[in-house]
Amino acid sequence: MNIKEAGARAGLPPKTIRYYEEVGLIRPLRDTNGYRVFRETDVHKLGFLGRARALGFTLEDCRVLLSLYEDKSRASADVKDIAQRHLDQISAKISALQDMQATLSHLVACCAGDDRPDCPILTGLAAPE
Amino acid sequence: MNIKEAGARAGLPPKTIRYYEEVGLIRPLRDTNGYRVFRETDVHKLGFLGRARALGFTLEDCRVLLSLYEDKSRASADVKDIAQRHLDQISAKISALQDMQATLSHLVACCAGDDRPDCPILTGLAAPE
DNA sequence: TATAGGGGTTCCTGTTACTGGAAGGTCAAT
DNA sequence: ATTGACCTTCCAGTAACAGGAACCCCTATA
Repeated sequence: MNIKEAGARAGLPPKTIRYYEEVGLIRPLRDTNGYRVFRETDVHKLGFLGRARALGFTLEDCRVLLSLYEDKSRASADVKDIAQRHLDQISAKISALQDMQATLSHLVACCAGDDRPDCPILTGLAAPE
Repeated sequence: MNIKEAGARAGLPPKTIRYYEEVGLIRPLRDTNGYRVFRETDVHKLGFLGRARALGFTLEDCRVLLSLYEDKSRASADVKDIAQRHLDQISAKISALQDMQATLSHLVACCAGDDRPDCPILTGLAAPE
């Protein structure tokens, strides 16, 4: 099948698929006219990549996960390790965002939001505390 | 003062300060030798930018916030608007991350993490559900 | 058979907010 | 005079694509 159908079935835009090939994550065949030809296994890999990306893994993580997926003598510990590290990063990001949220929502709550210039948000940004 | 001291006082690396000048967020003076010269108001602005960035505002938001800060006839509603929109984005990001966290931590909890190949994480990535 | 459309291809640019590094000028102290 | 710590500009790289230009290919229809 061609790139558009492969994309539709894997839930990825053609641009992304071409990019994945460029960075060596997939290797679709080529037709005599130069068109990429996708097999079922290619679509399967694309789906794998799409789901891994949706979970926030970097493409480099995806590369390793994909190679582990195809390595039948893998140790699940290696997979778990990558996933756990990623979970840690997710937690860190959530915390950082929650800190921002707490600070900012406090400032916003204190702001009248009318046509006068006085604004605790700007005051808060102008000086700590 | 020179860029290093300005950076130390505002909590920003010199590289970042040069970048802020390049994109027009600040306009420090120049000494005859070509060195940037920072006044108190410049350091003040840099501090403002640093705190806005720490709250996750984009540089474009920072640009607008800074101009509002200097506009004594501003309406606080304009500031609040920007902040509220940013809060909404923060909430959306937190939700997305929490979804990832929920899915991934479930998979991780199901993975033995030993030297055997069987791995629910990979299985989960290979097929939805 | 000419053409229109809807594919496909490569290549280049732009995105965000910097960071690292090279090549070279400046300044204060020894 | 030299050393070392500053400073300068400019270029490349980062992540993961998206948009668009210029061009090729294939099929169906008038």
